[in-house]
Amino acid sequence: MMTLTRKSDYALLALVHLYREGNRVCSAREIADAYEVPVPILMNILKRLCRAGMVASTRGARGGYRLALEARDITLYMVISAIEGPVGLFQCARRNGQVLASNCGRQPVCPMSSPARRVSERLRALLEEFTLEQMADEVAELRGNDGDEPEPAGVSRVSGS
Amino acid sequence: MMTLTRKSDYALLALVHLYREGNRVCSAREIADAYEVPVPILMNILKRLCRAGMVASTRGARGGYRLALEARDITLYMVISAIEGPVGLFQCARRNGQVLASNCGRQPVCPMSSPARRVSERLRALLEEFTLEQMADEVAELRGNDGDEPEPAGVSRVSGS
DNA sequence: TGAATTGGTACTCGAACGGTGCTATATATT
DNA sequence: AATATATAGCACCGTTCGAGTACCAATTCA
Repeated sequence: MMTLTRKSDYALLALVHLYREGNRVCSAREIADAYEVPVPILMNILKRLCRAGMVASTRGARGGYRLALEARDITLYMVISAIEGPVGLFQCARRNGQVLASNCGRQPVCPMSSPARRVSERLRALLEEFTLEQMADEVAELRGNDGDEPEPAGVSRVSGS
Repeated sequence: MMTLTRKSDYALLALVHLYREGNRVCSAREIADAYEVPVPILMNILKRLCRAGMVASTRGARGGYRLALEARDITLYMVISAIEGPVGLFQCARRNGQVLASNCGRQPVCPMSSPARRVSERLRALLEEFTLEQMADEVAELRGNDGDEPEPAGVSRVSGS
């Protein structure tokens, strides 16, 4: 199954939660409880999101996290990169840290490296299209606007299909 | 690192190889040698591609594989599905076989399931855009342009297609 | 018959994911 | 100042899964 790790799911849940709470500082425990995710795990994830600059932390009693960026500036690409590491579907396309594949040994040029790079770029562009704002609002819409969230103005979402 | 398994790389190399050889039947050994991939591994991969209907096999001495479909009908999506299993970035979006995530416990609606499905659909569409023909030809083109490796003039993958 | 080649499955090894625990640090409350 | 709360960072462990190996059956060519 081609899938991300569960941590990305958790990260997005946390971000959606923070978004809905506006500027309120939410503790890891609170967020974990809301989705029944093990607390220490969500802690780890929030730490990563913090290091990546997407959320800001407040230490000490009554501390916690809040978004450090506008929800419309937090893209799926940022989240996945922060949690899963560099995005690049093919190992052929690996440039950083890893060798450019030991296969293609007898080939003058790796027949996949170029297409692989193109696919990766398209994927990146796709993931950058999705913003936290957009994703969170889409669900709010489905829920029928039971309205405990800030409901930011000017949402005109670009619905693809 | 968000990446596919190496088997997808191998599968694509094999398919590109078969495409370039037109209708010739190529043994797993031959293909494996061309890219210095361990033979038994490529065997496994070709078996899967065969089961998925992308290549046709001929058993016995001088047997091997050839494409079973037109190169323009073999999409990246098909290859990845056959090798990696169902495509779907988020575990939230899992429908088949797996539970729809045990998180979101206290939420009326999983805040990610709907966006997750949308992302998966866009990803699928993206992967379906890329065909074997397109990817293989792109490389052939590059090999001609960057003059690094003088192209053997008639590489234009044998008629057949 | 014998060699070559695919079909299928079962297995081992190592790395990564999922999850836990501990200690240090910072802040609000008392 | 003392205490409770909460993040920061790291080290650790068990299970799963990917990567690769091995084996045997079935099929075809010479």
